[in-house]
Amino acid sequence: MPELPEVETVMRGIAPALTGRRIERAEAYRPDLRWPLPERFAERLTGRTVLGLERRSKYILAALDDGWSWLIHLGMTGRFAVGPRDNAPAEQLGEFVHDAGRLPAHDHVLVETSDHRLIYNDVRRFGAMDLTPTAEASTHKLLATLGPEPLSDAFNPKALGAALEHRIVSVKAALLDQKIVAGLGNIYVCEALWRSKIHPTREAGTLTAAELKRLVTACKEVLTSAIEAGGSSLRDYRHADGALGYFQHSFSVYGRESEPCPRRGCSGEVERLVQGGRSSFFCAGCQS
DNA sequence: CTTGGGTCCTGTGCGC
DNA sequence: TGCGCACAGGACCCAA
Repeated sequence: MPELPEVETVMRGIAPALTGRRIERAEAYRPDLRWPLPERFAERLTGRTVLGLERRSKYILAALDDGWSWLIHLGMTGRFAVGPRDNAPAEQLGEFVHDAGRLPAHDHVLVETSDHRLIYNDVRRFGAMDLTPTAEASTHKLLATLGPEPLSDAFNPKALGAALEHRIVSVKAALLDQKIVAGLGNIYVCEALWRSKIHPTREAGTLTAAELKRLVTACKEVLTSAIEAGGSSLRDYRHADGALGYFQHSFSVYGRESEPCPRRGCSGEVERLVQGGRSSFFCAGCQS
């Protein structure tokens, strides 16, 4: 669900409503998401101007004008509804029209600027928010151990090879490890492995130089392609409900168990296996 | 240090 | 019709 491309898309979607704007009102409807929100969270957002937004791995950082940054993680189901600000109460906005007076299910945080209203909604509440000094954001507990950004030059075959050297975990598990590369989740790992023709159960330390090169390229390609798809989906992101959704993106193998392998010239079939409690989708015909 | 398993959370979809 | 359960999965925590 929200992996790096989706987080990038959400960030681009909320940026126009936040960048350079003053937060005139903020509310937290519960004291915690996955973890407790910081003390006086809503009060500390109120009155702040957002200097800019950036993404690190699957996290969004909104730099505020008081030297602090608002850290956001979407977890599994976190999303923002963005709409124009008006005089209607928050609970009457867009899709959140609902029965008299009751707070819409799973709406947890509200932020209003001079002309926009954002509502953070998170059904499974695996998301997180925190406040961290901007200058030391990279040392925040959630960010400190992250590996390189997959779309940066720091993520390259040589560096990946060094990180995987002698590792006996599967390459699937290794790519999900955010310390090795930061931002991939189950879906894009499956896609990148298929694209690079590497079997998900391969021991990470056994990848050849050629495979490492293919894998790095494949990771960058699947992420870039998904970000582009997300960007095009942003154009009409404010349909009926203003929800910044996770665009419908078609995958080559993810969720396609028993379907023919889409690789040209491959007559294999997509299979599913469970690794570490997570489904891996792959084609035994062309991935080794 | 590495690795694997458990946990959180709630909605959906399936079999019986 | 309704119940129980597997599943989705990011990232922490802990045990071996």
